[in-house]
Amino acid sequence: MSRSERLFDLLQVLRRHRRPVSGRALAEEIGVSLRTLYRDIASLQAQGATIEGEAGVGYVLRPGFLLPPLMFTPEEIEALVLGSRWVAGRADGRLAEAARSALARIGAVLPPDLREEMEGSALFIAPGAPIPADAIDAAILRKAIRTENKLLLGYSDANGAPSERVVWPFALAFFDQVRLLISWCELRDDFRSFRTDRIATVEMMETRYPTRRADLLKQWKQVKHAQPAHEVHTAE
Amino acid sequence: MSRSERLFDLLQVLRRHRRPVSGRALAEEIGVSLRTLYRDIASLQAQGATIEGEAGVGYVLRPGFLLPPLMFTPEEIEALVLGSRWVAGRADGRLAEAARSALARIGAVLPPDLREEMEGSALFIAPGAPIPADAIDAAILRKAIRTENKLLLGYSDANGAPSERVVWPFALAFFDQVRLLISWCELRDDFRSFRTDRIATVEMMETRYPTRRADLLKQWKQVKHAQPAHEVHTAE
DNA sequence: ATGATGCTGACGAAAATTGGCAGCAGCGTC
DNA sequence: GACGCTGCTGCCAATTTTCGTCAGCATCAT
Repeated sequence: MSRSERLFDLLQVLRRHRRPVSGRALAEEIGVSLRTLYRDIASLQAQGATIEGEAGVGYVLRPGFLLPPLMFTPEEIEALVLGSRWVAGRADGRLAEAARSALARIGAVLPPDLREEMEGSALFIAPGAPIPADAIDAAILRKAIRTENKLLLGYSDANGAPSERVVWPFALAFFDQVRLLISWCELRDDFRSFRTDRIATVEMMETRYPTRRADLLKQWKQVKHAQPAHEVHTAE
Repeated sequence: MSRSERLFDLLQVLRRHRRPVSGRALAEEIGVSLRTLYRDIASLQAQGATIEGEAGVGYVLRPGFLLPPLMFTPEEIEALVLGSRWVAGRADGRLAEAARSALARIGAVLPPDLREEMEGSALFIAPGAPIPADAIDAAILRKAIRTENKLLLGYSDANGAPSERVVWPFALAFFDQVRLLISWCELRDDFRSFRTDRIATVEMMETRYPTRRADLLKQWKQVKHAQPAHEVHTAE
């Protein structure tokens, strides 16, 4: 039996036992050495499984690794499909793919009638005016926001003047035609927004910024409150 | 990436595409040689996956594979939240509510870390130019599409000329500012699109229309093929 | 017919896997 | 505190698997 099959098996065995099981017992059940079992557990954990091991006790698989069956109303399905189609059509490649992927995961745990609803959904996003393509990989921006890391941006403002700056990114705003990375800018010592299609280069720095993402967002909203919301202001 | 992780990935990629995908495309997407991909497919099949491969066509994953999908990735959560936010902001009230409610259902089965991801998501839909409000309840339109019922519309065209007509609705297209109900129009004996904000009255009729929704859509696409896609054409 | 695609075999180089050992650390019980 | 059980990690050499390439054949759509 190959290692990958064994991992599937191990997952099943863990799901079967609700009580903690010792590594030794698992190793014997699967027919592998204890050392290897520890490595297998580590592999599954690396893939996102929440397997908890306590010394003197054993292993337990906490729920949350596998997606349980879900139930939705037809209208909720329509909403999910439509939203995902918007993302698939208007966001960067990685996120678009993630939208399709999430939908597929949901579809896999749906009862057949709802899955049919999902596949035959008649709500479509019309292809709008072409969206300016990003020169950089927007996935990096999103990741930096998630992890609250600083970014080093190479940016061209509306006049085409280039600049290089360190920013603290905390939000990404999707307009109809444009996406804005909203950040604290160390160069200006103030909040600044950057059109993603004007970002020439981006590098995620190792240092994290000192303020909480949520706090930055709150402060930014207070500052922005007086300004009209639907106009696009970008950095200079 | 280890082989076992790759197999999980491959499964998910297959779930995402519902159309047949060529082995070459899959191999490139996963970053592996074609030969290895064939071996991976064989591995999954050996573990019970019902992956069908036809020469000249590609691969399709039949639903019902015993292995349930894994939990969402953070990126997938971001995509779902962003999509639902778009629907919540741009669709009619009922659908907007359905989007929020679907998200809540998903949140309920999420492990704590992902739920946090969902709640703190930093991807926002910017409030665009105001969208013309509908005079009628768009939920009726969607319901008629789902059940393939005829609709009696009171409509005003671009010049404000009123008309009353029976239509067979089969799709709803969301443009940035406008929503179009796409139908077969009995009055014109042809396909017609109606801006939802120009529909003055709507009544769902008891009779269902004689053609399948999916067939109408297919025919409409063929007819529309020659025309520019991102312009809004509405009924006269 | 032709091209696209699925599928299999062989082979050598590269990489991963495996088990054994040794040691450390946390947990519960005595 | 002592002890046993257990989780967990590092190391290493032998073994196994994996991988890409090449080559060839079969099947399906056009």
